[in-house]
Amino acid sequence: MIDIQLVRDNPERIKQKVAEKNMKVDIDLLLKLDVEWRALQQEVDELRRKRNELSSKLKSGKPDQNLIDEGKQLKIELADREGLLDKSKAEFDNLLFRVPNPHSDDVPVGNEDSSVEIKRYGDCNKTGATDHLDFAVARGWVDFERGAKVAGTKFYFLKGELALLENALLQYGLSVMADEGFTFMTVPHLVNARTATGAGFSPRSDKESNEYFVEDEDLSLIATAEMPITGYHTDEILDEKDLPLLYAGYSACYRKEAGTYGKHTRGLFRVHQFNKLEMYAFCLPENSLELHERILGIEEKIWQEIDIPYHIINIASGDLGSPAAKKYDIEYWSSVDNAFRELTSCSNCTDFQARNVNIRVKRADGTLQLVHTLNGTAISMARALVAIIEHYQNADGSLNVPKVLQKYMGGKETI
RNA sequence: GGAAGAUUCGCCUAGUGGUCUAUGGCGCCGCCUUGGAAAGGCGGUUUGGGGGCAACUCCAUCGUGGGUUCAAAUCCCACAUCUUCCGCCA
Repeated sequence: MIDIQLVRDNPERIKQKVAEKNMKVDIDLLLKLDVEWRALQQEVDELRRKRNELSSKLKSGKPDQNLIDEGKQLKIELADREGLLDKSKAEFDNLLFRVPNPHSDDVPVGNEDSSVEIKRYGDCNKTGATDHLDFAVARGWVDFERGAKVAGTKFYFLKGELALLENALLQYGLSVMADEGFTFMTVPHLVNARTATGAGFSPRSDKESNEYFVEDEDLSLIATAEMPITGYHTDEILDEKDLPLLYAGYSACYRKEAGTYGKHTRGLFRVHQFNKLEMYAFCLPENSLELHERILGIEEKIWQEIDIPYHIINIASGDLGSPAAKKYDIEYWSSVDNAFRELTSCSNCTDFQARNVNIRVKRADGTLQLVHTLNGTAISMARALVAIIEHYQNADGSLNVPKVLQKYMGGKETI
């Protein structure tokens, strides 16, 4: 969540930022509730002070019936005020939680089409490739029909060499992560509500949610390893000398993707379950801007080494999502769609997630500060396979193996 | 899923209704001592919120949430987590 102090100090700026993010939160109501709950808090504190005073009078000597009666009266009054306070504070908290992280000033303002291209790599004009699904089905590499039989639409089996190629991508990704100083981790695929909402994902009550929830349990299936890793250091005070903490989490990602039919949904591009190697960083506040660029640089290195043409876009405010202050996407050039398609995404969430899950760092001067958190896709397997099939296919139905993956495919140059 | 035990201020730990504004140790910080250090001595050291320029002060915080009571770390209830054992099982 956002620091309420920012809202108190400059409500007009926050209103504008919320509007620019295409979100609706009643900031005036938030400020009204802020005043209200704090006034109630003061009343409650004062009543509690009286109670403490009274009970210390009763500590010694024999019980005084007058004081006991006074205490009983105080207790009734306190219960009444505490009830009002709880209600007011809960209302305030709910509203505060809905305020998004204000985007950085260098984020383009507007909707999706206002996102700004900041770089291109490779040949982004190529056309005429065979669709990845047709190509892969012809080779018996992917089976959506049987996926539907065992789970439902948009579930699939990967088979044979394509499944092995996914494994090769993971091995390659892990070697890059190791070179870059990231600690590899596997993660729980289910997280509790505090962790899910802490990372900025929908609460259970949200019917539009992209997450799957487990019935009768306080658990949701993760949509990304970002969720469990956000919660990894919950309620901890980190040591300044240990930062930045760099983690690479590998997990399956589960997404409902309801209502997205028709938007590049063919084949492996948008599915209910896929595997992803995700980078995640906890760092000092003053270092997050630089680290964001570094994470983007690692993503670029991966796609340059695999050699897929792409461009980088600075995502516009209206398409940012709640927790991100700034986000870069890498979109590869689809030689089937003749358009750019999202491949990776990296966000600077500043202190927004850290405030939710209470992760702080003890600074050299002894003060405590919230850390900043960042996340970025290293390799999202299903989409990576789509891009590789589009760019490495041969007319005879065979597929060249990208050079950096060959050593993880038993040295094969073609499959 | 069942049983027993546990959960206290970074870590370990004392604490069975008012003397807890929570004990002691370790660690950490400051000072004394020293040529310098170690040892030793003295003092400080949970976190969050409110008020105040400040000194300071008020409230909360002993896993979480309820309850009993004038008063709860302490008594009662529920839940969570951990440990051990049983069951099941890759």
